[in-house]
Amino acid sequence: MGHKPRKEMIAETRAKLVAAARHAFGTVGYAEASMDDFTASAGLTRGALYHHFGDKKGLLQAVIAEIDAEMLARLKIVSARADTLWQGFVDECTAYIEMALEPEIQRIVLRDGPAVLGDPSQWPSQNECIRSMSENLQKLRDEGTIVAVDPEAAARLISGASLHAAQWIANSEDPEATSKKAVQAFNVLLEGLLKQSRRIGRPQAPAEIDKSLA
Amino acid sequence: MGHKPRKEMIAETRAKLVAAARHAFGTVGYAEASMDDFTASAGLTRGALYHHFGDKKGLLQAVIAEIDAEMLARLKIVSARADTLWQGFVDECTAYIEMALEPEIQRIVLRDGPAVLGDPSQWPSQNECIRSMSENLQKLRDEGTIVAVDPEAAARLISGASLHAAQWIANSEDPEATSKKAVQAFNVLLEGLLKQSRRIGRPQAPAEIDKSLA
DNA sequence: GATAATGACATACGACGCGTATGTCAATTA
DNA sequence: TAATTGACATACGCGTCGTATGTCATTATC
Repeated sequence: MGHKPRKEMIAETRAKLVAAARHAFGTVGYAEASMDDFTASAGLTRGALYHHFGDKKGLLQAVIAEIDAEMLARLKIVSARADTLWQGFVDECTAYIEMALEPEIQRIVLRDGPAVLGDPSQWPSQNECIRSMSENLQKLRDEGTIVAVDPEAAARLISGASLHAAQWIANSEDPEATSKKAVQAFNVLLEGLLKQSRRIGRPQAPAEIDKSLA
Repeated sequence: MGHKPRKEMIAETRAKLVAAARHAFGTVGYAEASMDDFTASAGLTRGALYHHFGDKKGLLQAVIAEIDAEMLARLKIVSARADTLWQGFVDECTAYIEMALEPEIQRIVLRDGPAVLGDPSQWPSQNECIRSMSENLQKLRDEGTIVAVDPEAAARLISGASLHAAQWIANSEDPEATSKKAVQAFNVLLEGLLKQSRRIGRPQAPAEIDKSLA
């Protein structure tokens, strides 16, 4: 007993720094988060931070990577348990919007991240979520459910629409009503992807999507 | 002759500050732009800045308001010269993407702005562009071209998709090829808005949209 | 098993940038 | 012409970042 192995101590230090930074970035924002303050809250100093992450931006990258990994895991679960590919895709989009409603994700990933690290489409992590959606769209195209469209392009457009919808919803006066309107409009746009034959007379299921957003 | 009237001098000072800040924000970014530096480049000091704009954020607001006014003016011109409402709407979307390709707009309006001033959907200025799109969608709904959908919701989703598409295009290795893919996918999604009767067998015109993006 | 070397942190220092408080001077107003 | 307003400059203090340096434990070497 007694002391833990070295590797674990180091990993623990890293984790504590990431956790403290994540909390600070998520609440007061990246620019207002004092490195002295949140490293102290983790029982450390900036020395540890610079040793492990190089600088403040490096730490933000680590925080975002952690959040992104969590998002990807959640998306995979959602799409995996759907009955059809199309339903899985729609569910994944819905989950995407739901996640973007969380203040921590909005602040760190959607606002401060792009400002500090540049365009998110260049991040390795964010591309994971996009790639997940792209793969689903590719399969949907292969099975003939949707029209011939570039999967990555569609995925990026849809994720862009989702993210903006989420920010609109989260900051609106009546989030629930806004959510209904956004989801309905979102479904209308997604219908554009479906082939004519499938689209005509096909009952959409906005109610089901809606309840998961409430 | 001789000295200009007082009001003009003051307006000129404000304009010089906004112009200098706009250049600094657009090139090195908001956080890296030193107030001492870019006020000096305008032949002034921070004293003038604090007098007119209160603080650095206030100046960013002024810069964004200026850019947004320009964007709105450009959008109005585009939508006004179209033959049909639907064509005007599509053209406006295209113009939106084109503007979002400009580095200055990407940096100031799309990245630093949200990080410093919060969610853009809360800005008075950004809402002008959205409102312009919303009005067009409202008219399209009234004349029966598109399905029953909340105009503002659709406008926000579409603008979100446009903005992300633009960032994706601007930062891609082959912007031209990426642009083609994005525009094609964008048209597919917009088709979702059209009523079935109009959608079936209706020749789309991606070529025309495409050339304006090249 | 003693010594050297590596690495994980803490401490100390310098520089910069922001905001405010204060000062100055011209232009209006009475 | 005297008083007042307002546009701007100057001066100061404070916080924050990055780096350079120091310390101590762990690991490697013989």
